[in-house]
Amino acid sequence: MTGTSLDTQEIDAPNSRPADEMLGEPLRAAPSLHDGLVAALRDYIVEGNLADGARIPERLLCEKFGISRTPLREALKVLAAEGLIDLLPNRGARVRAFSDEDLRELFDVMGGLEALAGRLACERISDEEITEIEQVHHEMYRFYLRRDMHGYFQRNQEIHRLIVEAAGNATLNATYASFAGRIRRVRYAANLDKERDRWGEAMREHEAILDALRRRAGSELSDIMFQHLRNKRKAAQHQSDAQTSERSAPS
Amino acid sequence: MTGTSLDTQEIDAPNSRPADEMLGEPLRAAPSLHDGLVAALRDYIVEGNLADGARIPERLLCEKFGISRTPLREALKVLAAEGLIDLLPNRGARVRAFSDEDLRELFDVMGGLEALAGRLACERISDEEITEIEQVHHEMYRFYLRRDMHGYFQRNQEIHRLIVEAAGNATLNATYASFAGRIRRVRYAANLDKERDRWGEAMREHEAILDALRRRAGSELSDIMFQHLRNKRKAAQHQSDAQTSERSAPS
DNA sequence: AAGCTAAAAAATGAATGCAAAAACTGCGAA
DNA sequence: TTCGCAGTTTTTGCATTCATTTTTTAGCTT
Repeated sequence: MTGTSLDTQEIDAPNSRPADEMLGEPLRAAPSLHDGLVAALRDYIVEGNLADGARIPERLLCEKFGISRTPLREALKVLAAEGLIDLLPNRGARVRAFSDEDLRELFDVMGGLEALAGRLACERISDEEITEIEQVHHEMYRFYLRRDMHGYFQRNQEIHRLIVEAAGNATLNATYASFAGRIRRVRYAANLDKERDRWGEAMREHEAILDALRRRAGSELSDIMFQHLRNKRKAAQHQSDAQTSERSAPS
Repeated sequence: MTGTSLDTQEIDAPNSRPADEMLGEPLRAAPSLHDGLVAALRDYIVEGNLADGARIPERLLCEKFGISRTPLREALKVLAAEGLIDLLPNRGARVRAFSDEDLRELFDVMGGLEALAGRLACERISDEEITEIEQVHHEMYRFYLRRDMHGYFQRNQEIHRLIVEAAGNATLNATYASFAGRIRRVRYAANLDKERDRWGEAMREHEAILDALRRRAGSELSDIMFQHLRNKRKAAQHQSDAQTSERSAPS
């Protein structure tokens, strides 16, 4: 599977916003430069193509992406700043291995960001947006009844994304996306088939979220969102523990 | 003043943690590489040496820091990822100009992070840590009585920093620091001499913060912290407006 | 003189080259 | 066999170089 080399093509593609300055736009963030490479590399790592503490061979990636070392190194620096990889002086880049403590922290920060999103969303969300979220919620509920994990998770994510968007804060949105990216690598593995008990609980929590949102009870929603993430974390942790003990004691 | 060239010396200096891997440490974030350059550049920009939307001349900075373009460009990429500068394809880097909307967003995100910090702090803070914060609070109060703005602000910042630290979440801490850095450039200018009315209010809010902290009322403290930042934002905004109208109508 | 076009100059993005640092290899000693 | 060590190979970090793109400048037309 050398599909990655194709991605390189796509990198240059979205270069298409030349009229920005005409519009009085104060020329915001780089519309798109070869840092599309950053996105490509990020995906490459997030998708788990590289083992956890694995060394990242510049050479190999250069070939894979068809570029020279200079832009690749720039991308690595950015990814390191994002916390996705570790950069060791004279010793190259490694995929960052998240410890349990790191995950605990990440979940809490995500919880804090979602709590904020909920609070802000209550201040400005429109009835239409709420209706949209409710629809996705009902879709999710159907997947829940069918025990369709994949669909369920997808709607779940969607709801959280919609709430963050409803907050109407681009900075928050970007930050949230960044953290979500960091966790995704883990969540990939932790897509609990077991812990189905959590499902019902999560559904109830989501109903509480919708309720608070409808009432525009910002501070209350903030609490619920944080607790929701806390519970998510506990479930993930529980599952992680289970996996570990499975490995150490394979009957 | 060409003192900046001296900074280049200091950059390489703190390279002194070679025994890390011996200690079973999983080799965390780059202990220190020439990305000290990133820190130097960040400071250089934050301190306001470059005008707001000003173009950042690679050439000039290379000379200033005594390095070639390659490492400088790497640093610029990182700073762009942090949101401190804008990178425009083929058109170089510019100091990012924060719009009022950007500031509004930044303040809210800071508020969200501090709300989270307060919540987490309530879960784990020790009586000793609370005592420490109380002490700084009393110092701050003395500066308040003396109308010593500088001392007051310093303690104020210190208290917020202590609360974030008390949260015991390194990820949160790093994120908070990053955002604080982004705002610092603005706060530099917005060090309101006027708006003294805000002082008393802020003092009262800080007392409420301490009270909630003592009672370990996480959710409540979370609310207070967010509102505290909201009020701060409003004060800053008000002042910014005042300055603007002053400029446009200088009677 | 104002406006437009074209050439020159400068700056950017990326590739290559080179010195220094790490990792690896094979050999010999305990 | 295991450990240590010198020599080789690989990799990293940075400087330099090259091709484009942008910006500036000069000249020409109206």
